[in-house]
Amino acid sequence: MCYTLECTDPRTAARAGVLHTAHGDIRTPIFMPVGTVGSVKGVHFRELREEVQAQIILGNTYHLYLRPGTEVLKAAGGLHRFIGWDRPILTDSGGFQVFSLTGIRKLKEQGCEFRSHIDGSKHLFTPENVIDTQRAIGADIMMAFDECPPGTADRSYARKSLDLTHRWLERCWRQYEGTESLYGYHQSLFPIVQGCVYPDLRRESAEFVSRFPADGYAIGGLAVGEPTEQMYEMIEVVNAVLPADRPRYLMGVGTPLNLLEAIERGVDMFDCVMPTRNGRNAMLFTANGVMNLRNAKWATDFSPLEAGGACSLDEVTTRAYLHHLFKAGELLALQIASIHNLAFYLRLVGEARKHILAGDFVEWKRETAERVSRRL
RNA sequence: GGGCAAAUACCAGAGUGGACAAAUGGGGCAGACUGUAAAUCUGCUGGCUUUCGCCUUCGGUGGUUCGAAUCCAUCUUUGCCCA
Repeated sequence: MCYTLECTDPRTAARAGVLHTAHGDIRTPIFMPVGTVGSVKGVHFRELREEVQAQIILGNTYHLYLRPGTEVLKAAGGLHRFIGWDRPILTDSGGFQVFSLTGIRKLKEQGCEFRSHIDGSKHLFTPENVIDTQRAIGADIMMAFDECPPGTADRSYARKSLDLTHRWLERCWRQYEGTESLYGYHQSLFPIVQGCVYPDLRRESAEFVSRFPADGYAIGGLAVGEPTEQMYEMIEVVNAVLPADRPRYLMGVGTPLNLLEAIERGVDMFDCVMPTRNGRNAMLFTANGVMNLRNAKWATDFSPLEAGGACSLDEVTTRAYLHHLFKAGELLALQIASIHNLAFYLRLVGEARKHILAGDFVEWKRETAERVSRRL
């Protein structure tokens, strides 16, 4: 895998580039829809390609390991073939589950012991077997196994956690180098920067991970409860250190505004459940702000979902109709909202890219950031 | 014509002398959601008040009682049964 940095905005740290993978090119900045269990909830792959125009999607090691399991994935010839998606796939390592499954997991030096949220059975994730599982999945981009501490972690915990994440990274990397792809194409491994909200820890972590000759680097442990301004500050600190000729992936972020602010600070890749999860909960993102389609005020609004929106559904679906579908509990509501939101996110990063290349990113971003954060 | 049962908030439906402005569902109105244990979760849902509290409610009317959604009488309506 290689990355072509096409352009850096002269007035900000924003960049545009192309990431070349075995399953095709990814034009950055990019947003990656989350498909945890091998499915972007509510969105068929056809729509993901044609309406959303997704260039890469996510899977999750923890979830895919539990179900369908590595044996099925291997027998299928990897996740791409199993699900019928021939564009790139990135898998999260299960590091986020170390954070989100607090209560049914136990953290040790060796790894993390989980209780399955499905049947309560015990499983041990280690840096080594997490790489093995991602080999079985066949992800184009594999993620290192990390601990993602909550945004409220104090300094001494952050220190301890960071050291563990770094030790785990060394083990991940060793396993990565000692194994090969099962399906005959290159897989990358992205290390993850941690360090909570402490600039010196973040800097140290960025320096540490940069020593690994990776195809790209991730920034983790943000948008987990810390103030947004601190998140932006951490991104700046980290991106000042990370190699400029490699893509930077801000994990799990975020709102449309978060994306714009992070792009301005030199982030190239994003993923977030927000467009799909919030979409299923009736929240629609549009160029002019967010709407809660469950609200009574849309009941007789027969205007299109979003005039000039990013997907074909936007013109033919009225707000009143989508409101009705949500009130009626129809599955179609979840599908339309998810497709709309994802298409909006993909267009947002696509526009950012266009304006970075055109040289007017600053002006475009200023105007877009204001409009996108409104509440309709 | 006779007998029996029932009428509770937007709907359904608990409650059968004080802890009842009244359980629980549903519906309605809002809010939350950031590497998905999430088609989930939270709050409100008689009126006034920021809270305390006050006021008006359990088919209608009239009683019993210190006190009634709860007991009595009667009327109205509905359902079932017998003619």
